Amino acid sequence: MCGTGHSREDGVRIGELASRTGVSVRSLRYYEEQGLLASTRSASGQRHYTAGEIDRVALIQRLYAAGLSSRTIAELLPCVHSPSEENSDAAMERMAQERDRLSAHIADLIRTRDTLDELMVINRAHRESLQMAHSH
Amino acid sequence: MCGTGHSREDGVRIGELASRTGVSVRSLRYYEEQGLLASTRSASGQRHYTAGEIDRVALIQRLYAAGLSSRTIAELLPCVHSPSEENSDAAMERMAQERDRLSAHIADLIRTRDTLDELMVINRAHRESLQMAHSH
DNA sequence: CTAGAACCTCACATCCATGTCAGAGGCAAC
DNA sequence: GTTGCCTCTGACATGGATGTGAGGTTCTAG
Repeated sequence: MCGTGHSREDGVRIGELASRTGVSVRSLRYYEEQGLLASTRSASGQRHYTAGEIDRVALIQRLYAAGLSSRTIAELLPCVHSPSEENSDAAMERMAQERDRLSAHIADLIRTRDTLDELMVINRAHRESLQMAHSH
Repeated sequence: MCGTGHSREDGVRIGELASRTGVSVRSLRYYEEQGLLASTRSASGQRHYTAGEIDRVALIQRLYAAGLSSRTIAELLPCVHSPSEENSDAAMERMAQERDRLSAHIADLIRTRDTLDELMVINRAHRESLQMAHSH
């Protein structure tokens, strides 16, 4: 009577997760292959995801964008979702390490942006001087 | 009497430039192939670089690190070194565009760093609570 | 002159997240 | 049933900066 068929909390399929997160189906399967993302399988083998996986995918994307490799992300994620002594131990260190690397990278990018700004200022100056010379 | 042989300003060879900039010889040749770097050739075909090229290589590296492609860098560099009306015209726009992209990327990275910080805080909290429970 | 280091070109290899395609099966609607 | 869309696995392709090696020339030190 009310449509979609699965009324219980058995989660969404991969296409749905893809469109919700903006990540391609291909990439979601890849994440699973790399151990970044878990899925429960239906009897016929189709992947099902819970609402929590949406946030997880978002986090994965952010970490990718920050330059972490899938291997590194795989090291950090378990620490995120089940903070026990075991994984915390080494993962915390890597986490701090990646944080520092990221921080350094940000500083570097800011310096590069400043350089670009300077170049643009210089160029504008040249431009104006040319225009002046033109309309002497 | 004073060593190196070439007393005039005929510049350094590629190995020297590589060690001065920390960029591999392979990459320097690649930069030239992409039109990012100029070199004068000796009679026998060996590349010679002037002191200015050192800075240029450094800038190229910075732009690469900022996520620009060699094609984009190639568009910007002429504008940097010879700011005439022609190249300024389109290149300035691209420059502003890349600057904005970079700015957005920086903001994104900062948010990701904050996320990492939060995760570390949470983890530390879990850790301490575990330790407390352990030494009840 | 000669040995070794540096250089040349050309070309193929690597990494890694994604894209893309093929062939097969699952699921809902008509 | 059949049509159409979604999903599955597996495999090959892509792009871009860089590594690496072969085969040959050039430079420099002894």
